[in-house]
Amino acid sequence: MRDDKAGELELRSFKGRPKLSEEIAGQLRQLIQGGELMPGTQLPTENAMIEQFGVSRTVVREAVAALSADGLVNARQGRGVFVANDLTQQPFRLGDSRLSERDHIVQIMELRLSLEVEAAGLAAQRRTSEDLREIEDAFERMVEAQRSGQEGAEQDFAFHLRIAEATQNTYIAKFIRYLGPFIIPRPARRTVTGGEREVYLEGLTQEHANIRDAIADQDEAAAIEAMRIHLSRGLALNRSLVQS
Amino acid sequence: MRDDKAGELELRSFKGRPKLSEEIAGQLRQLIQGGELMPGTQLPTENAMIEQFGVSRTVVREAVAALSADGLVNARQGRGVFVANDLTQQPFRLGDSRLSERDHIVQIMELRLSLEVEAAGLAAQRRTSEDLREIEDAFERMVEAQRSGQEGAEQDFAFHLRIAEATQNTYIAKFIRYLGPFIIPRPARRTVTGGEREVYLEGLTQEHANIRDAIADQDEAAAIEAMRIHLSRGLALNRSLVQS
DNA sequence: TCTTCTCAGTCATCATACAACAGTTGATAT
DNA sequence: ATATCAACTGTTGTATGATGACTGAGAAGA
Repeated sequence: MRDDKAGELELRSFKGRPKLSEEIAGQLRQLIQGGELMPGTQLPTENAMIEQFGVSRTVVREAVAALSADGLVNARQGRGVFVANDLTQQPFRLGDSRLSERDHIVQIMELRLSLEVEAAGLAAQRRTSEDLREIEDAFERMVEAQRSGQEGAEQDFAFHLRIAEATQNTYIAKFIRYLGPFIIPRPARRTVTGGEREVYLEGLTQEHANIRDAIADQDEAAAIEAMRIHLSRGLALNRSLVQS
Repeated sequence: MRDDKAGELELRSFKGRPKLSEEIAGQLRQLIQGGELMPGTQLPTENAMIEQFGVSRTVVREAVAALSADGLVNARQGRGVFVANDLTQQPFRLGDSRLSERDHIVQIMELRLSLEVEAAGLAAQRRTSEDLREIEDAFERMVEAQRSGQEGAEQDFAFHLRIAEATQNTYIAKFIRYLGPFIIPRPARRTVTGGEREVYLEGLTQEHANIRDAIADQDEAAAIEAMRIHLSRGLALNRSLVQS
């Protein structure tokens, strides 16, 4: 498999050049996930792959390094490279999907809602007084930011994240934190103006306050309900907005 | 007599010698995630890092390749290596945490519960007749497996996954699928025997049937409730079991 | 039988060289 | 004076040879 003149008119997205090492890594990834290389089996040795793919050791090694970083294989000095027998380590990523921008946002929001509704309930059960204090602080900072005319999206997210941390469940908090960047930097801004903005913000603040109070009261059902109402409204808003 | 029992325990929790490239990759990762290298900024050139870390170019390049595979940086030939402007691409992984085995299981289960409860509601709203048919099939396969004495954990998960897919939300389904390996291969088996097992399985089947029926009736509230009951019981079971 | 040694195979690292690409500079032609 | 282009510098990408470190198994020795 010599180089097959891949340079002609490949799909030249803005990204452009498909590095050889990425090419090889992709092929190996396909072999593994396609089941042709079962967990525990040994990959061809470096020299074998050098011949098989017709590339240099540099390329092969960088490809293996990439797979190894994903936990898909692990290399053992003096023995060889083996497919991980515990594929549970391969990471989870959102976004390499062929959804429209609208579906993308809506689905992320639904995912977020599912998690946060229950998280609010857990937080209400388990929040420490320290948690409560920080949640209230985050609430104040959010209100302050919005009052001073800022977007407040970051403070909004910080409020939600603090609630997730109050669940005492590190995985839930970690996942919410992971979801953050997918939610915050939405450039599609709803440019509400003047009085309309006031009304909108007031409703938003009330929803947030309801959540905060339910958690303060350690009222699980109320916290779940308040969070569901809050996120459902945001979801409906997004659904209609991006529709146009 | 060469029974191919290469089932080695891959318990290499502490790899005696962390590879140099992984070491460097870790340091760079810390610099980036710690905010010392802002998105868009250029990393030191390869030669600079060679000096700075006192390693060879091979090591530096493999470290960068690993980060690049995670989407943390992207290298451009002739220009340099840059911190990704959209850190939203860095993957999510569970497990590299220092939780006890018990907390690990319980927290994963809680994460799963949060998602699946809401997913059941969405599935009830949106399931197609095709979805329903497959959910019912999965249910039958699960019952059949358990009746024939098998564990049935895989069929159980397949049932839940099929419900997640009925939400029509690819991200939710994808995440449930990701969670699968963390749930299924629990070796900590509760060796219930004889009649006790019968009773346990009967209750389990009834819970599953309730979920299935609620989804069939497109009754959102009932589906949520049934799923919550089902997973809460499983969670409580896990909590007490691993306690000992 | 048991221990020790040797050896071939493999990945890990180092070093060097060249190719491909991007940006800058400066000479040249008009 | 301006435009064009060639050369130069610095960067990542790829190729290659050499050496070290580690593993497993068989050979050699007691």
